[in-house]
Amino acid sequence: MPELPEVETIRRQLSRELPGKRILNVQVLYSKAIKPLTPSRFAKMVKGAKFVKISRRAKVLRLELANGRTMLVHLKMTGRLLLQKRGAAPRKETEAIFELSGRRALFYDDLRRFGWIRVIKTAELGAYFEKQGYGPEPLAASFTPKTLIACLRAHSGKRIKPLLMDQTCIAGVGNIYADESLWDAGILPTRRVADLTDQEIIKLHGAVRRALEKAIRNRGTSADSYLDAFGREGTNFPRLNAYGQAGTRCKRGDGGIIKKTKLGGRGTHWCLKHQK
DNA sequence: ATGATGCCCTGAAAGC
DNA sequence: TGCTTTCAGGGCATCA
Repeated sequence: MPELPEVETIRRQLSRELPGKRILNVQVLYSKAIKPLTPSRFAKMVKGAKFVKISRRAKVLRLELANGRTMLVHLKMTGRLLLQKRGAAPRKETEAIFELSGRRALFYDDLRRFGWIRVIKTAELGAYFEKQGYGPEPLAASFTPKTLIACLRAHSGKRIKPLLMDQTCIAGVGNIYADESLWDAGILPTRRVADLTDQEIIKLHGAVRRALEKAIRNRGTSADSYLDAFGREGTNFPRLNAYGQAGTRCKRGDGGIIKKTKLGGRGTHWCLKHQK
């Protein structure tokens, strides 16, 4: 599932490929993906425009166009943005095709159809993200241990893992990297924030960053269906320590077994030995 | 306000 | 074998 590292990987790839390219034509094959716009209104807003800049906030990709509009894309669970040859055939899960100047097309695929594309005026971007209330970007220099302590302490009654996934606390962390960060920091996912010491939160701060940076270096985790913009799997999955490791021996070599249960409706993995 | 649950979706895997 | 059920889950709506 595309979380910060996967979306960031796609952003970096599209940043090298899209700016300067023009959208020659748009086909919408699944109109729910662009709600509340209709396919014809959507096409009218983006057709003929050039890409200017590709950026990311939380798990949302921002494709800025030269016509004063920006496409926002959320890939949710199974969304993909794929650079294809122009004229390539749509698949069953293809929801939109952007034919580009040059030889390529940008495909938006989404097997489970949870993701979406929205078009907003670039001038309204700030207000939009303000309203979403996203927390700090965990890889930004301004995200310090102090920032994390303050944001966690504001929700002291909550369990740490669901809070890590709360986008208003830290932006971009999802299920995989929440489990990975807690494994690294040696903290049980069920711990109440009020019970965490400042030292533990400082440790967690480093762990979150390490987990995300490592995944970006590996071009993301292909646990389910994630592919990068060139249709390649990321190489981070075999390097995970907790997520998807149920029943295996802890890679820390402490003799612990990775256990799996549900927490807040999400599959949650942790080491019985070293996470406390 | 907060926490729990349901919903959107599809295909793979498990269960019977 | 073949049908049914469960599971994967981000983010939002709904309800206690």
